[in-house]
Amino acid sequence: MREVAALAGVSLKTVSRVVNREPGVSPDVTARVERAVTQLGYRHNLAASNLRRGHGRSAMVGALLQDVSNSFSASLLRSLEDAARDRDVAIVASSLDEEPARERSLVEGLVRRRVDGLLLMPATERHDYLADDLRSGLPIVFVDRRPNGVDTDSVTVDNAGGSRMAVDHLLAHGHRRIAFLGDLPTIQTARTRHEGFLAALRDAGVESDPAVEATSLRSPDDAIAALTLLLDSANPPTAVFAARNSLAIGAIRALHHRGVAGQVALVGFDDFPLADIVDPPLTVVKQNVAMIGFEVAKRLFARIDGDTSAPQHVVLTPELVVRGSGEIRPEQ
Amino acid sequence: MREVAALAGVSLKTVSRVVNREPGVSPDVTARVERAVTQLGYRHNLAASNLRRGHGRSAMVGALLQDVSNSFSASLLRSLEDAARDRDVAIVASSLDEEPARERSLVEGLVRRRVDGLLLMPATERHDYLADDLRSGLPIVFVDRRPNGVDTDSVTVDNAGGSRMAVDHLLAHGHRRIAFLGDLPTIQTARTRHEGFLAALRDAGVESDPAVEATSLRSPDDAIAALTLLLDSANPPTAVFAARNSLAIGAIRALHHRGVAGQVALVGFDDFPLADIVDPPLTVVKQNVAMIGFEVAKRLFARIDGDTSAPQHVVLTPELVVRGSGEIRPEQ
DNA sequence: TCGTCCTTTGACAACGATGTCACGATCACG
DNA sequence: CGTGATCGTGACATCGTTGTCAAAGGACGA
Repeated sequence: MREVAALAGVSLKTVSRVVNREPGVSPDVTARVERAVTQLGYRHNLAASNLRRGHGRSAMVGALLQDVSNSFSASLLRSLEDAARDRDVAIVASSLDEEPARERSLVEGLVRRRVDGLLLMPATERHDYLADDLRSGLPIVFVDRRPNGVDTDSVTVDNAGGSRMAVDHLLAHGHRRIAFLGDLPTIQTARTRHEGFLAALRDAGVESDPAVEATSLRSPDDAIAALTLLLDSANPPTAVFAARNSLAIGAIRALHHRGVAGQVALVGFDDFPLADIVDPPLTVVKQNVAMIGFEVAKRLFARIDGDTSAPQHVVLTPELVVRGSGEIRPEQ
Repeated sequence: MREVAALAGVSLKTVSRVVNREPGVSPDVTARVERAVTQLGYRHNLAASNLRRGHGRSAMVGALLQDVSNSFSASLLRSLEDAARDRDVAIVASSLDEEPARERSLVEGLVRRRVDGLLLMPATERHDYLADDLRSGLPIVFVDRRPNGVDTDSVTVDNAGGSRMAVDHLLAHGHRRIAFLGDLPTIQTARTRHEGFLAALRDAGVESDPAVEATSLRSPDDAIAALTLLLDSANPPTAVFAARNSLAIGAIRALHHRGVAGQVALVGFDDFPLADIVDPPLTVVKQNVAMIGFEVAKRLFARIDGDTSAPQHVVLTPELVVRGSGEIRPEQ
């Protein structure tokens, strides 16, 4: 900038004015400065500008997701991006992979970078460690999981209710022995879905059997292994509830491997792009990701714009999408 | 920081030393400063630090992808992230949606933010506009598409060769009337795949027919519409080559709608997570996304670390994955 | 006792930019 | 022609840090 000023024969401040399109600079000076800018290839430095100007504003928001390469996280990221675009806010995205330590260090990194806000799909169980940052005014919106130990905005779906829908659907089709495939019980969402599963059975007067419940499944392969074991057991389930999309995918594979794809009912939690053309088409409890993303972005930017009302907890209701796999009846 | 210094009764510089773990500070002073830091909730400001220190380094890299919510882009992003994590480099991610104007403005934004490097899956046709930034030392690695008008690193797959594999495979199974579904011809990748398709037919002495070639398809729905039209025509194709994964998905849907899912052969370009359990399982030309991501990250960080050798153009060879849909023979 | 060296600490300028204010020139008006 | 308002421009301090250099104090040997 110094060089531009020298080349154009003006002061630093005048270059600043031209670069920021401030009014009150004569046309010929503006032209001279602009010529110097292009000639020298000068680029405005946003970091320095923000340092001087805003009190800590960086025009960036952080997005800490479970895994940016899974479709749920990626879609959320995309929704946030669409909302951020209009405001020229950049998004710093990272994956947590359910690792609490990583969440802590990434939050720390984003705070050091002075992001204007944070979208968090937490991997940690307790969130007290965020209290200082929240108190100092950093907007944080939780997504998919509720904050625990601090109070701040969240957007979640009714996971227990969703599980209930799935189970009720299977019960209505005559199933009494329903397998459960779930993720780590330390993950809030996974736990709630399991609880919903158990509650639905209990309310229907059906006895649950831990023998057909597999948890701590992290990947499709885990689900394949677990379900294969169940199918080969003496008293196999007639239906399966897979409480996460990647587990449903594993379940589909396992059913195919065992050649019972059309005979054992399957309902998944969380839709995914091709669920309608797998064989048989997968019945799922669907979370409206676009809606979640929209709500998250709305809350986050409202806070950034100074909304200081009490924290809101938006809970969206999932929806059962009937496609075929969940309507298979048990063999007589 | 000023407040911390005051509370601890030391100078600014000493606080700086403690915060940066510089040697030569006595233990009791260190302790006093650290107490003040936690007491005041002081957070180190990376932007200011980088401003003073590095000559423009920001510990961020930009990733401009086609669409962070599609599986190809998302996986690339994830690979980059894994490489960046060790170095405490943050990733600023954005989607271009094949809009040249957006590419330009986002690049501008990232340059203003002084990112240390750029991963670019370009939406523009010519890239001369990057010359200034490249000359001034900004590392840019192109992915999926080659730079045009400037010379800088790139990692691509052999798209023409991939198309050829697909077509040869279909020809070998007896097909002579093969439909082509492709994206906008303005997209380099899409164009090259189409050229590979035509070349493979020509080399086999099979006459191509523009009547069964549909381009400028942007979405699965476009592919459904186009393929449905072809299937309903007087002389329908016996096989389909869908030159992008979302178009293959549309094709599968169209084949199902028309009830010919097991009768018309289909090969897709680019694998996706569930291609093995759709009905029939989809034969694809697969790009090894993890490998692409790995190569991109390697190039980018090598440049950031000062590698000034001549630009490299890594071309990876795709691979035909046979699953069933591509091995259907034409009806007699 | 004095000079020297080492350790620990602080004063100051600078990174790249902008808000504040003041200055000189121009202009309209009575 | 003097006065005050208006316009265009620049000097300077400052945002939050850190590199440089020097100073204070103690340890040690001669």
